[in-house]
Amino acid sequence: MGGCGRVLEWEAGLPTAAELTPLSHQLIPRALAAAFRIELAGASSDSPTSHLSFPCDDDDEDYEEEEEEEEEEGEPENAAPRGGGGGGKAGNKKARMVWTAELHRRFIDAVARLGDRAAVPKAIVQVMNVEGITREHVASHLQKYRVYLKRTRTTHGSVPPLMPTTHGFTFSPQPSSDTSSRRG
DNA sequence: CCGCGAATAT
DNA sequence: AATATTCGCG
Repeated sequence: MGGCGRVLEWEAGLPTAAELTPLSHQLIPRALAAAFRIELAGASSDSPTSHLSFPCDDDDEDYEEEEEEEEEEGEPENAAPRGGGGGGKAGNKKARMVWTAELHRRFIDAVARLGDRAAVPKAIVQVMNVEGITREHVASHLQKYRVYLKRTRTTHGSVPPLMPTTHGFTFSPQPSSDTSSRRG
């Protein structure tokens, strides 16, 4: 007990096969889910409910300078700040969203597919297909992402096109070269 | 009223 | 620094 962590971490599970057309995703670490007593959603092609409740209630919000944490990868955990669970009272704590590499990937992917033209929060949220994410979440990150792009433009002879944010994920900034694959 | 974008706050 | 929240505008 104790030391449950201070921030909720979500992860988006990639539906493999690289699906970038259908709008469906479902991936829950049943082992973890069981540990958290998560209700396994039916295997129906409906309601991708992967709500994961974290028994982590702590008011402690004193953040200290943390050393860099290693972002791992492997178990795609998807957590939704939703409560619920039978008789579960809404005792939800707003956790700060942690943009993991996986989520970043979805975000970047969504933005790239939409194009700088339609890369608006609402659309991004929709194509990301990450449960629990809200428009405001992506809007906030989108802003930072745009600022980052701006910065890469005026590179002061340093800092290559890499976003040294959270855990340095790598990708190529696409200047919106559309006219190719764009599903409608 | 809704949603985006930038500013602003924590 | 990273994310959330607020505010102005269309």
